[in-house]
Amino acid sequence: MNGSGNGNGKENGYGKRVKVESEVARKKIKTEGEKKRRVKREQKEEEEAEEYEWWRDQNGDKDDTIRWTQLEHQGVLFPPEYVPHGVPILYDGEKVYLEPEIEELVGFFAALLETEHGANPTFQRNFFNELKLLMSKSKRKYPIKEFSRCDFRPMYEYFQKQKEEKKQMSKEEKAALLEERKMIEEKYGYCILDGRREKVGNFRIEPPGLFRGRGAHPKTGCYKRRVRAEQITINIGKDAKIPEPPKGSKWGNVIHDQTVTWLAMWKENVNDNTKYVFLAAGSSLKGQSDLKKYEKARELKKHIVRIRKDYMAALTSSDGKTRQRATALYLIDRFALRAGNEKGDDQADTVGCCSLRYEHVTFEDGKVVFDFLGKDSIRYYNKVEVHPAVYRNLVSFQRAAKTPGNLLFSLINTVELNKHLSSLMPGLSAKVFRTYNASHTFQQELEKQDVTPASSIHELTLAYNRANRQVAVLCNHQRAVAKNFSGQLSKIADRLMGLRYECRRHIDLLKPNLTDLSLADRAKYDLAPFEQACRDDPDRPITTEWLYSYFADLLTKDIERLEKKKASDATQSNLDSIEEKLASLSSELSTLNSKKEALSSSKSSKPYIPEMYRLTFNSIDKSFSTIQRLYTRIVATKTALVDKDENKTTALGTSKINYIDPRITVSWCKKFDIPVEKFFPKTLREKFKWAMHADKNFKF
DNA sequence: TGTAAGACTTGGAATAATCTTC
DNA sequence: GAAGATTATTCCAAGTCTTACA
Repeated sequence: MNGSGNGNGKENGYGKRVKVESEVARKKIKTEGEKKRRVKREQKEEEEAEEYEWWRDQNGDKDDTIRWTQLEHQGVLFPPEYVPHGVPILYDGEKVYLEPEIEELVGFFAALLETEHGANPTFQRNFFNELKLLMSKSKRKYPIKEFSRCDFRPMYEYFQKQKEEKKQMSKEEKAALLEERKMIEEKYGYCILDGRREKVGNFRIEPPGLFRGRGAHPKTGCYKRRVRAEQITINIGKDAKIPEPPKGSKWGNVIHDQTVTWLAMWKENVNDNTKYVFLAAGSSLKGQSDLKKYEKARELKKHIVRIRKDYMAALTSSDGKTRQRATALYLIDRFALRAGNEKGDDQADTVGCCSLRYEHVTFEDGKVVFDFLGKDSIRYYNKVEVHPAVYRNLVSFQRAAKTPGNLLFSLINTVELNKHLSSLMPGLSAKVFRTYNASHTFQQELEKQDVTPASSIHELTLAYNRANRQVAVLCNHQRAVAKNFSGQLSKIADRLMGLRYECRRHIDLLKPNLTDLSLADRAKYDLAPFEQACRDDPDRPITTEWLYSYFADLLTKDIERLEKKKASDATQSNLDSIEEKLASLSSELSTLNSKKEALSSSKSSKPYIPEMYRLTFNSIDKSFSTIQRLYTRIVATKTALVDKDENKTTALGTSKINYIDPRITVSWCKKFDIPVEKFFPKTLREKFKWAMHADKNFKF
């Protein structure tokens, strides 16, 4: 099952590269040991799961409109009924108690008080309209008239308290909850599909709440109502036992449609969208379409030269429609834009290629600037150089559009575009370009990376993530910057400075002891790479001031540790020695602080180093191995820092899950003797089971 | 030929689980 | 062993694209 080449004989879950060193590494060994056990456990689970290797008997001419012949499942799981809490809200400062149905709705809003939704005027307005509607239907008279006079804080605080209590739950309570979850998953989480047990994805019916539309969605904040069995259609095998609906209710419909893959379906009330219960990503049905998707993208590889030639030629066609289509294709292919279907007024105003409007394109310094909101209202901003014919076309399309609000590609739409594409290659549509370009780019970028099978695991990971990042940038996969990101970054940078300083100190200590060695012996202790590694970062040089805070920090932490020890496990016999140590640490701290204060007045060059942190030379070997160990940590911290910074606003997951052919990753891992677990967590290994057998020479 | 419905993939955020650091 | 950070997973919104129907 595991195709990564890290057989059981290897030292640990990450192959043979992790150097195990004494003392400092001891803790690491413990956690790595745990990790190793976990990975092994997972691998065992994966191996044990009875495997139907559908990818082994794929035959192309099978009738693929029938998706299953046998389907048995347990239906869906409903969220628990509402339990009123009786906490009021304030209106003009006066308590207002609400009847359960209204309290539930108000609770949905109160819970979001401190979020962006809660602060969004559209969200507030839609919610309040729903509330007024509900109140108007009630027999009770409520004084509530204006949103601005409501205070939802008592309810909000009640929820916060509940959250806190949940956190404080005892181990036993948590375990019981987990047990219950497992039992539910055991019941609803699996189905029988053509004689095999397969995992179901979202068997839980979505609970009621306020619709959380993204971006400027006009319906955000509307009441998403509780779904009842009567609204649900169950799709199940003819011979299968129909699952029991909740007591006193019945399913809206039960059908036996073998041409679709969903198990249950209902209509959601806010946007009138259909919601489905599908199988999990790791199921054979999903796996088959995944494989098909990537094979289609690989098929495009064979046609891409011809297709590009075709649309490049069409850029200068005398027919306006042809010119628009060619230009749109150029953008979809070059910049991985989405097709851009038309959207209604009751949705957020977002666009893709075909729905680009006058205002989304500008021209600067001979370049084209795209600036629009794409899927999920994520901004797409790109200033790019394009082929002169494309530039001319875009200028003329914009001129024809005349004013903002009008379509740039006024003569074409996605249906037509895709029709044209499928005439160039069967099954080709606009989204295939995204898959093709993502996978192709990834493979190319991976090849460009400066790594060899001898590179460290850190370097290989960084290389992989860099290639992944190129794809994520191409596809414009963004994420919000984590809160306190800069704080986290400077924390790592600070740690790096400390490591560099310690490494340099040890080098300075060792160096004089090497002078008496023979030339050959001295070569054994080459310090050059380490000296290079601990050179200062020009942006953050090690100053005397920094050194004082560095040592003060060490002292403070040591003091805290000792205080804790004293409070928790001091016995009569060690109490004295703890007190003694504490006293000397505290006195060093005050010395240090006074030296630091004096720093500005006296320009003393040599910083004061507290007694306990001064180094003493022991032996060449010991000293050298300490330096090696510090060096390893410096390199690891440095790469982590670069990786983190580069990942600030880019989300790598989406492209990994949806666009990059997993066989590229598998084959790369095999080539570099690195476990695939490093890049695919459990669920992805499950999803990409079909790709795990890829050979190390696989080419997309 | 246009429009709507339906089925499926793609996507970021929220939440849960795990790891790291102190 | 607790807190905070990181990573994995779940949730459900928002796309794409095909088909049905008028």
